[in-house]
Amino acid sequence: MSEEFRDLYYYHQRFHDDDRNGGQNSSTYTQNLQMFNHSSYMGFGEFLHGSTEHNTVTRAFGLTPSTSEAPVMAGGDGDLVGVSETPATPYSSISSSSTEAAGDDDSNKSKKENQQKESVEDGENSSKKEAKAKKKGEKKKQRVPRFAFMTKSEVDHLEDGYRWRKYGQKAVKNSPYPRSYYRCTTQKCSVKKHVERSHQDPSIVITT
DNA sequence: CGATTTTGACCAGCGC
DNA sequence: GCGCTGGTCAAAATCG
Repeated sequence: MSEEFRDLYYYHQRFHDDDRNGGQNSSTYTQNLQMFNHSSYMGFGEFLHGSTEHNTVTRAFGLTPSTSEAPVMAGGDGDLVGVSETPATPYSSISSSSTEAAGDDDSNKSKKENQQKESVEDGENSSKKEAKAKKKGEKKKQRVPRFAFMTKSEVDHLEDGYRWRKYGQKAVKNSPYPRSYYRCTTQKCSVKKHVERSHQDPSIVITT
């Protein structure tokens, strides 16, 4: 597995062959969800849908500028978001939510996330370059919690109710499939997501 | 014509 | 210090 996965905890469910039974899949689906009921599971789209405002999304993702530590969304507080419903999308969804605590586990990649966070925070009013420049002056950055979802789908571009604009694509190490970078285009929504296919199972899309 | 995608280049952080 | 890698930018191309 790529090193990146070390950072994320994939509560990875087995995608059973027929989880895309159309409609009926909710049974298995729901069952699986219950496993995460206390740990914060939700599909990306559902998660987004669960918020009435885009800001909420941002907040939930721990992107609020004021947050000094990265809270895990939903944590054990039990604010799960609509997990009982089937996804608004036809994709067979599912799996996994992952979070990483703020810098406790340190791994080598933290900087990247921080960088990302920085741009998110600054991106609104100032240009990215400024953010970058600023970053230099800053001593330490904090990590942004990330959540990974594994979705079984034929297409990369999942419909989760939000509009995403692709702003980059990169070939990833250890995987024949490229990783795509998307940014939410809805105003006030500064969430970004990375989408890549599992090299082990091309039918699975990993959304981070 | 505006929004989105594509794609190469650039930058910063990390490991060696 | 250098090379590698991930993430982002931005211009051009494409689409609806």
